[in-house]
Amino acid sequence: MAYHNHHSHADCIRLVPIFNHLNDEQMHLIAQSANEVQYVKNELLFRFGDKDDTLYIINNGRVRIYSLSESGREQTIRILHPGDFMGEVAVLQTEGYHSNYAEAISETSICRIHKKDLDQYLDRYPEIMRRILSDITKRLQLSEKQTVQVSIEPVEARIIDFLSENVEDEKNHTYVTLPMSKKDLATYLGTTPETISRKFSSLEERGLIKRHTQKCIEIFDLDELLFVSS
Amino acid sequence: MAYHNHHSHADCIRLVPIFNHLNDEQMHLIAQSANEVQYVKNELLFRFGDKDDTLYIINNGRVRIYSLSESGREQTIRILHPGDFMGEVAVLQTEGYHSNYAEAISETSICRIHKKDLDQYLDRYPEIMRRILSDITKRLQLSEKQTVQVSIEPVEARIIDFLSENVEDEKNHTYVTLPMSKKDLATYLGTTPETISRKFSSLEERGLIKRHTQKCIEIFDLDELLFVSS
DNA sequence: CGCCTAGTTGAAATTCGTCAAACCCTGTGG
DNA sequence: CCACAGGGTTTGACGAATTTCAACTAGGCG
Repeated sequence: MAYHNHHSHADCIRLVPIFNHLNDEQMHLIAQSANEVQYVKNELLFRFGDKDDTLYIINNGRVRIYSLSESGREQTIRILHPGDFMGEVAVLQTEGYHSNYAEAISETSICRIHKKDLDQYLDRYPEIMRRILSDITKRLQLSEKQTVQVSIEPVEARIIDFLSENVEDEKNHTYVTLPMSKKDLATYLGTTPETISRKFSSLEERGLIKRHTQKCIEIFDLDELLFVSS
Repeated sequence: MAYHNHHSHADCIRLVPIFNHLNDEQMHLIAQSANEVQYVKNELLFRFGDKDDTLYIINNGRVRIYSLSESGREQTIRILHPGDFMGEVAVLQTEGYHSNYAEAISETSICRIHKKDLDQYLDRYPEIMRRILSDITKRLQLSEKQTVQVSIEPVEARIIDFLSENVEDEKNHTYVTLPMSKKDLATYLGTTPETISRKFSSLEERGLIKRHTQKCIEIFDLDELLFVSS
């Protein structure tokens, strides 16, 4: 169960790009009106249709935003990391309702700020609004890209694209550490675990990748992989 | 070819929700720094990768924003109508590049405002930024919805959903006037013209709709239609 | 009136999801 | 330390939905 902590949250505020340009005094002021909440793994922060008027800031852990279709299939929309915020819909519109589900995918601590408090800060420090706007604009771009991918790229190209965005290099080996289970990856890429699994097998058979463990995949030739996908 | 008109554009500014809360004098000031450009049907306003630092406001006509996949397939992202704006990516980030294509789908006149001018107005009238933020937030919601639909709802459900969002009522007849060609509708719904055509035929055979002209479709029972799609 | 593009229809091919079974990894409790 | 349970993962077989290719038709504009 979520538990509330009413101690100092300056860390939380200091962490967030939308606030971290403020000076200590200003941040302290904002921290006053934030309250911290803890969630355990798999706990829901809110669900579709919930009425809410708070801004959520991730302090620690990770949160998954997803949506459900009529038929019950999930589409993961994004994963939030420490410093990210959400709930802007609720905050910017009077009478805001959540349009998605949010779930903690690990032990997570977040800060909540109520609309009425945030509104004051927005008036007093216009830079905050500028930064929120900048963040949301970036997300809009990402979301539009995701739409295009899910709609017109075949699954294999989506997987390759995802891999290429998560490569890490280590002493002439290129590999990817999957940041989530294949089950969740499937809902993120708009497909099913089975299809993900099959595509990985196919890529491995063709000598393009090698699966070391469930989460760690070696890529033999990234350029060739990207070439294959187009 | 686009031609420039340097006369008064107060109309243009007055039209736009992000500015229309200002008084006459303020709007006049902004209109000073806007310049009007005309485009003919099918003319490109900008393309992916173009560097740009202007905000575009639709004065008249319609503009289609779309994206191209590796394989050359198009995905229509949205259609802009008079009063809508675009180019926020360019305006909010220094060094902004367009991430999509924009095409006039009818004779279109737009107003352009340069970043350096807009920035002044944003500082002077914070309400403008609030409204831009509100608009972009709504678009983000729509974009996320589009992602989910395209990825997990079958084509028929997407079509029905689209129809239901575009119904007009007129003396106990419910009908829809398609705001774009079926070709473009197909790229909007993430499918092909052939599939769109087949689904419409199927819906007509089942007595749910009737095609009067290419653009005008009568809906016999909206509730039943929505029921069928779930 | 005729051309050109958009739209329609059919048949074949393909991708992908579903269902089912087997496997494997991890953590738990004996 | 091992056995077991349970979820995630893999693989196969199958079928449904959709795309592709091709041919044909219809509507709009010169």
